[in-house]
Amino acid sequence: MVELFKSIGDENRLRIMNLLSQGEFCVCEIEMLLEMTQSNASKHLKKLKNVGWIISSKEAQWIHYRLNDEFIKSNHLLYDYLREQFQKTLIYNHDLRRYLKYKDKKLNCKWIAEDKDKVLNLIK
Amino acid sequence: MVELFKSIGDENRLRIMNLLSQGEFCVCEIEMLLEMTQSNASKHLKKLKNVGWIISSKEAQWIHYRLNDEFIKSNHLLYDYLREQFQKTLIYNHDLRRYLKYKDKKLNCKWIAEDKDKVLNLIK
DNA sequence: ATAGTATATGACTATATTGGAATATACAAA
DNA sequence: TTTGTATATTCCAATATAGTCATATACTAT
Repeated sequence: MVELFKSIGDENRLRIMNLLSQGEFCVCEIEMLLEMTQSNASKHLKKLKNVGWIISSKEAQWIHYRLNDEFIKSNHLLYDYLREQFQKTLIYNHDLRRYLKYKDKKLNCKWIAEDKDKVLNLIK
Repeated sequence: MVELFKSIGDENRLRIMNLLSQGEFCVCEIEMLLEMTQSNASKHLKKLKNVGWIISSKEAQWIHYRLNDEFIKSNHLLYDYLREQFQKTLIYNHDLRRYLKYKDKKLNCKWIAEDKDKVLNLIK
């Protein structure tokens, strides 16, 4: 239980959890959307994965992360609490708004690879 | 939210929360039941209080801590999750068993002050 | 095979957290 | 007022954590 709470006792990991509540993301998307360095994003994802919150799958050279449904099921009260708080809190709403723009404009990993800053400006 | 999760991302503070889910305790009781040093118990209580989980009241030279009902109400999903996990986990059950012995034998702060080790042996 | 790209890891620094021992404070009782 | 007791706080050492930069790994495409 301690490790579980530690895993979400960090703003960056909470922001990642908030994104992943919307679906599947590859590392470069998280990196860009949350404006984190690549290694930092990777490390936080690793921590969430170690605890069991999320799982990953490979597609070509990209690694996609998503919530671990089984884990969510067996910790649904906590997850529901998280969702409730995300909805109430500015920064998480802000992150989701960015993500929606990203989706609406049909942007994707390849665009990020080509020109990350441009993509970021398009959704800011 | 980060501070809230940090506050329960510690085994000792979780054990305190588990005890306080049963009622009101003074510091010396927590100290004895969880076999913590006095300063450590005091520090952990302070952290839980700062976040809002618990409140305190003075009675003579003793300070009693208990859950903050308002806070629990506005974070009930999280609290329910905690209760659920406490019930499932050995150490928290163990702590409660000790506390029940303590209560059944009508022990109290004054006995602890008189001979802490003796009280501890009575409930072990 | 080589070059390029996505992600993970390691080395390092800065900062935070925990815990113990000693001390301070607040109160009680004589 | 002095002494004793309950709790809080301060100082310190040990450990943990988060972040950055550089490098390694795994995969792709040529």
